Amino acid sequence: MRADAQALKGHLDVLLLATLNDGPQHGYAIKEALRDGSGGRFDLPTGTVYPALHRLERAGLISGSWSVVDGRRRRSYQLTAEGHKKLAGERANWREFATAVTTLLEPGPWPTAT
Amino acid sequence: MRADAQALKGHLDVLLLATLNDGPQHGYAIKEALRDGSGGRFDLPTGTVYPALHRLERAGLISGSWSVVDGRRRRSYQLTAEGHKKLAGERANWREFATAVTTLLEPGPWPTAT
DNA sequence: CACCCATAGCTAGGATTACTACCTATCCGC
DNA sequence: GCGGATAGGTAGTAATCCTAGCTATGGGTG
Repeated sequence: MRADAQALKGHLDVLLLATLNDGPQHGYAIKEALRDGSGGRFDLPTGTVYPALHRLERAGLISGSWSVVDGRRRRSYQLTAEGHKKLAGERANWREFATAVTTLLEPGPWPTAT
Repeated sequence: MRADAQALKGHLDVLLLATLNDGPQHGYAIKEALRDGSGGRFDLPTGTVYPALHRLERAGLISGSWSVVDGRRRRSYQLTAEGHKKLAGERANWREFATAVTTLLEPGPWPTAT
């Protein structure tokens, strides 16, 4: 398992939604967008991406449609209205979460001096 | 379950280590430090904190010792040398992770306006 | 033609981990 | 005596990411 395998937990959905915010994409393209957009850090296996997309679709946050390109079938997804709302909320949520963690990670105020 | 129940996954350990970096603490005090230091955001149940501390102790990152204060037994933990190293690595890891996520969450370069 | 790789999609099961719910015990205030 | 805060703990559940495997097409190579 990757070193930060658990690190993504709970944050993958917002990354997928954010990627789709740049326009409709199919799963494989989303996977590549995350890899390239993160400098290779989020090179997710398909077994992570596809189930997550299904989860988002079941939740009504994205909607998918089949098409065929070069003889290969594709499922393209786009954000629903609910997905847009969710993305906005999750973005704010991430900011707060990241701020809280970063603050706690700062070396504490040592009670030595003074 | 809390809204961001999964958000902490993989990040709790570094928070515990960082709290102990400010000096030895017992579990209950750590729990309060995280709550207060996060503006109430990380108000973790004891069923989250204690098992996590046991995990870190098993991993050799912290070491605990029993004491009795006011008739109540306490288990105080402090970072081991390995724990210090782990904390440094995890802090760097968090910075990279947070940067990657934040970058991906930034509104994409819209091809509309200029 | 046979074969492999990249593209594109999918699933079952395992592993990890935070949470819920519950328990024990002491001290203090009412 | 009783409840609440302090202090510690466990068992079992839920969520979700990963591993490993599968199907299928098109293009390139031997």
